[in-house]
Amino acid sequence: MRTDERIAVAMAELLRRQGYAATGIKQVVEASGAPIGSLYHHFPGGKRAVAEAALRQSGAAYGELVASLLAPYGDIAAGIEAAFIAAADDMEHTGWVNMCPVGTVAGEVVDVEPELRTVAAEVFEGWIEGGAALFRERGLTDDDARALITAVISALEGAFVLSRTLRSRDPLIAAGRGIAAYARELLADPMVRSG
Amino acid sequence: MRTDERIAVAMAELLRRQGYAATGIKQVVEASGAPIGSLYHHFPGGKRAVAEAALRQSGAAYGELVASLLAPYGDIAAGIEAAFIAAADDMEHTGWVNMCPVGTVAGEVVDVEPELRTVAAEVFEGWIEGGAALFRERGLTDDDARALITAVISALEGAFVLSRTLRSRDPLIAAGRGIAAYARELLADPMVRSG
DNA sequence: ACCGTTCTAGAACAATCACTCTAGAGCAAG
DNA sequence: CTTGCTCTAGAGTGATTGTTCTAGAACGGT
Repeated sequence: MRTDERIAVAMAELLRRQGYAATGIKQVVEASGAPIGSLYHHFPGGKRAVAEAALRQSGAAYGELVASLLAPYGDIAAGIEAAFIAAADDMEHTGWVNMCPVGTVAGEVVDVEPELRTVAAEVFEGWIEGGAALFRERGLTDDDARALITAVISALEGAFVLSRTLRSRDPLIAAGRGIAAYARELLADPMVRSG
Repeated sequence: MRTDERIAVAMAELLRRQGYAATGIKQVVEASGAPIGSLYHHFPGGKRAVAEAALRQSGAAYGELVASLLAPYGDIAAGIEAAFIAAADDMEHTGWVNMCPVGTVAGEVVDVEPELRTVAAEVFEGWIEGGAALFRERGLTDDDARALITAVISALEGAFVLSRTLRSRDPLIAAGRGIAAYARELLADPMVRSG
């Protein structure tokens, strides 16, 4: 792995554990093994540039992960519920470390670091595009597909926070069941629902 | 308002905008008008103690707010959807400031400030107890009521993050519709659903 | 008037922050 | 070997952090 990649990976790991503001550049160089000089050589933009790279990198990785969890299921609802259960298993086994650095960082930097908000928004939009395409293939209209994947991501990010804080699988399980019900309703009868 | 309350309110306002680590004690004294000496007199535990008070205070306030949004509706699903729409309205009108400091802080302090995680967990559990009682009154079993309110809070917290980051009402609207569908499913036929 | 407690007030402190700077190692090209 | 460029290496810098400290103002009880 290249030095700049090692730095970005170390930053992503720290971001998902403790967020952006609490993560020191000294921690990043210690975790990555790279000296400070190398970090500022590869990332002249400093801490914010490293965080940007970390968000984009893990954003792409998680997009593929979620897609690979959903893809095997012919039934959208079953796929969604299984993905949330898989997330709950993973969090429990890793000692309740948040899976997603993007959500953690997005929550705290919106008003302080405008560039990072933009990057997080791009990552979220990428996930929505990818997920909507997947759901359209399963027969949903474009509007329904976008609404469903947006609800999936929202519920997933929120349930991450609750499950980690409560140290319990319950929020992820409940959120998964909830959005699975939404998927069933969208597939069953697109006309009856409200909105 | 007492001095310690003014300090806690100022802290809560800063927490929901920029999180715990990025909020300096100097910012709190400036925003509250209280001098540093007074802050440390009322909160010998320092920054963490101020954050604890802020989380408990706004936790109680938001618990009542959500309950007051849900209560007027005889139909649970309609109440949930209306609450998410109200949240979207509020966020848009306030310039996409996060409504909830608890979610923002919970995401970043879990591994760094154990005491704050505990406080956030107590707040979440309080919300779940209150919401579950409300849903039981509407005819849900205890298990279903707890699952539903847990899904509501998870989706709400996650949609806050997405809506704020994307500067769009869509995530809150989609999440509200999604969980409303879950409520309809629980009420319609408790036996058919998976899980 | 006096005392004790509570609270205000902000200067001062050590520690830590992101970052800069200079020096040199490594390597490919001529 | 020399040159030029990329990257490593970490000591050093000024600003900022959360916190402590001393001094005095405000106030109720006697």
